[in-house]
Amino acid sequence: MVKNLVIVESPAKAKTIEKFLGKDFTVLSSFGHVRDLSKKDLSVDIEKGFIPNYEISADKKKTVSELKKKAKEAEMVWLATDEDREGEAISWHLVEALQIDEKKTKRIVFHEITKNAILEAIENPRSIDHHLVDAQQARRVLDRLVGYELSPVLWKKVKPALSAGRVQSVAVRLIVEREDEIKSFVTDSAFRVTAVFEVPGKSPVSILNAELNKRFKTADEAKKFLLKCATAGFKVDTVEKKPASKSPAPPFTTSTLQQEASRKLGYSVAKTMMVAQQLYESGHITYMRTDSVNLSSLALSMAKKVIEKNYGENYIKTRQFVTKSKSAQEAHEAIRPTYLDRQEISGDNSQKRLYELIWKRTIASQMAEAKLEKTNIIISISTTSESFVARGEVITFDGFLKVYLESTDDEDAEVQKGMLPTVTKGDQLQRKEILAVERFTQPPPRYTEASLVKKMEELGIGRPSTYAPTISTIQKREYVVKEDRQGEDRNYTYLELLDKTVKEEIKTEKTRFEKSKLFPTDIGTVVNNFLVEYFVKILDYSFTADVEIQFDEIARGEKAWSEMIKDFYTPFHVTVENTLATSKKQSGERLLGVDPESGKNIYAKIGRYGPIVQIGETTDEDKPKFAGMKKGQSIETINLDEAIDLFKLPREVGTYEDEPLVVALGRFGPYVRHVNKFFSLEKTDDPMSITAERAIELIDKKRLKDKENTISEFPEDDTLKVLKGRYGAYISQGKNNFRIPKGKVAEELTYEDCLAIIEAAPTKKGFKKK
DNA sequence: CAGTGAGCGAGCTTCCGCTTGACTT
Repeated sequence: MVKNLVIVESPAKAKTIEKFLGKDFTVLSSFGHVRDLSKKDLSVDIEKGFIPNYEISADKKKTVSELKKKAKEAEMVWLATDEDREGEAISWHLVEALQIDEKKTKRIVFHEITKNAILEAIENPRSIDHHLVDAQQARRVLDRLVGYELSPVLWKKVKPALSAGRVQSVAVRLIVEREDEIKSFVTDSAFRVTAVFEVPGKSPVSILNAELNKRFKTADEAKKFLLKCATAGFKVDTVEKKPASKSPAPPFTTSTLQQEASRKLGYSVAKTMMVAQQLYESGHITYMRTDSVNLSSLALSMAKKVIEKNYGENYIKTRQFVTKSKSAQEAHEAIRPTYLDRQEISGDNSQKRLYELIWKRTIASQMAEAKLEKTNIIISISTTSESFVARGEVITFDGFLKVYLESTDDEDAEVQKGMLPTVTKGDQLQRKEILAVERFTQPPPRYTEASLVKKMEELGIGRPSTYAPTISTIQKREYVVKEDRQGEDRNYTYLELLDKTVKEEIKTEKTRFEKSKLFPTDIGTVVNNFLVEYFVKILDYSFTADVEIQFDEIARGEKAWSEMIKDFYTPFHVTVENTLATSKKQSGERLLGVDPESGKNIYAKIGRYGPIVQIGETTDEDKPKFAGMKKGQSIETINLDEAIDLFKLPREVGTYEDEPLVVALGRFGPYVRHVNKFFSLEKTDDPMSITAERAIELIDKKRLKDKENTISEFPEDDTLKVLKGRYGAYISQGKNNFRIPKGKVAEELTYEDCLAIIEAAPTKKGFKKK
C-alpha cells in the first residue's frame, strides 16, 4: 500500500529523492513524456480548432500501467516533474494518462536535490498551471504542423524521405550560409613586420620580441621600410605597465560542456552526452541537460571548503552566476560534481576525463580572479616615425588559473604572451632580426558540431535535450557531413633584413586544415535554398524567438493557445499549398558541358538516391545515361572530365578464379563484385585505377575475416551458418538472421538444432516494430 | 549492405522535446 506517490521525470532522481523522504513516500519516474501526438498522421484536428490527438507512447505503455496501478492505491499523488513548460505538461499528461482525479494530486517543484529543498517543496504544493500546459501544447502543435506539412513538400519537390522543421532547417541554413560566405570571401593580404632585439649589457642574453604598429599593403612598401631599419638605431621610448584581471567562466551548461569537451577532449556532442549520462547515472554529477549556470547553496559551500583546503583562503571567491540566455528555463542546476571534494572518480578513461573537466570548471568558477600585469614597450626607430611594440603579460596572482582556463574557438589566436625583460626608457636596443611576412585575412570558420550548438543556443533554437539529436538528424538526412579536409598550398612573400640588403623569398604554406567540420552537401544546399525562397518566415533566424514571445503570453494567460496557432497556421498553410502548386522540382541541375563521344549535354543534379551525373536529356526519346558520384564530389565542384570518368564504371579489372572482377560505385561507396559477392574498396583505393591484384587482395582479406567469424558450417545447406557477431553468436540463413536461445551453446549446435531454432523463431511480420 | 536514377503508381518517409533501457541476430 502506497500512501504518497511522488512522480519525477528521471529514475536516477527518483532514487535520490526517495532517500530524503520517509517510508510514507514512494518515488517513481515517468521517464520523460508519457504521451505524444500519434506519429502516423498529423494528429491535430484543424477544423475543430487544432485539437491534438494524444496517445500513450509505445515505449511508455509499461511505465504508465505501473504508475496507474500505484496512483490508484495512493492517497496523494505528488507531481514533481521539472519546473518548466515541458515539465508542467508532463504532469498534466500524467493526470490524463493515469486517469487520476486532479484533486488527488499536488504539484511540487524544487531546484536542487537536497533534503531541505524537497521538504520545503512538500510544504508548499500548488496545482497544475494550465496556462503553462497550454503554452507547451502550442509549442508541440506548432512543431508538428511545421514538420508534417513542410516535409511532404520536400518529398514532392526534392527527394523522398527528407525532413524539415523549425529547428533542424535553421541549423542547416547556418551551415549552408557559412559555406556561401567562405566561397565569396575575398582574401586580402598585408605584410606583418616582426623584430627580435637584444637588450645590451645583460647576462645571460636578454631578448625582446616586438611587432611593428602597422602593416604594409605591398612588398615594395615593406621592403622600403626594412631598408630604413638597416641603418636605424632602436631605443626604448616608453614602458607602460597596467594591472589587469581575468575572471573564471561560469559552471557548465549542456551547451558549454559540449563546446569545451569538443575543444579540450575532442569529443563529439553525442559522445559528451553519452559519457555525461553515465556520470549522472553513477551519481558523480548533477543532471547533464540544463541551461542554467546556477549552483545550489550546498554546492557553493562545498566548493569553498575544497578551495580553502587545496589552495588556501585567498583563492576563494564565491559567485552566483546569472543565466544570460533568454530561452533558458532553468529547471535544473548547472552541471557540477555531486561531491566537489572528489577530484577524481573511478570509471573508464572517457568518464575520468570528462569528470575532471567538470570538476575543474566548477571549482574554478568559485575561485578568485587572476591578477595580471600587462606591459607594453614602445620602441622608436631613428629613421622613421613608425615604432615597434612589445607586449608582455605576467601573472601576479594565478587565482582560478591554477585550476582551469576556458579555451576558445579562435583557431588563429595569437601565441601566448610571456614575460618581458626589464628595460628602462632610453635603453638602446640591438636588432637581431627583422622580418616582413605576408599574412592573409581568414574567411569565417566552418562550424564544428559544438560551435553550431553554441550558435543555436544564441538564437534560442533547440533545447539542451535536443542539441545532440538535432546534429545527428541533419547528418542522417545527409544535409551536412562532418569531415576533415586538407588545406591547400598557398604562396606568400617572405622578406628578411640582412645587414644592408633585403632577402626576398617565395615560400609555401598550407591554408587552414579543417578538422571535424560541418560541410553542407548538395542535398542540404538545394533543400535550404528552396526552403529559404518559399518559406522565409519559418527559416528566419528569429522565428523561434518570435513564437517564444507568444508562448510566454499563453503561459501568462493572456492568449488562447488555439488562437495563436490559428494565426500562424492560416497563412502558413496557404504558402504550403501555393508552393506545391507553383514551384518546380528542385534538382540543383548544373550543365557541365558536352560529351565529346555522343555530342549530348552532361549535367550534374540530384537523383532519387543522391547526386548523379547525366548524359542526354530526360525529354529525349533515348533514355539518358546516369552515374552516381563518388564521395567528396559535388554538383557544384565536379567538372566535365570527372563526370565523363564516372561513366567508365562499372569496369572489369580482370578475373579471379576464372570469374570476372567488376568495380563499381554503389549506395555505400565503391566496391568490387565477384560471383555476386560484394567487397568494399578501402578509402585509399581509387575505383578508376584499382588493379586486379589489389582487388584480389581485398577479396582474400574479407574471406579470411569471414572465416574467422564462422563457428560452424553445414554440408546440408551452404547458406546456413553459425556466425560470431557484434552481439555474440547467431545463426545466418541466406539473408535472414536468427538469435540463439539462451542456454544453448553455439559451438555445439547441429544442423537439426539450427533448423528447429529457425522454425521456432517469430516471423518478421508478426514482430511489428513499435 | 550495393548493380538505381525516366515513367507508371502504391505505400512509405516527416516534426520537437522529455526521459532511459531493451535490444540488436
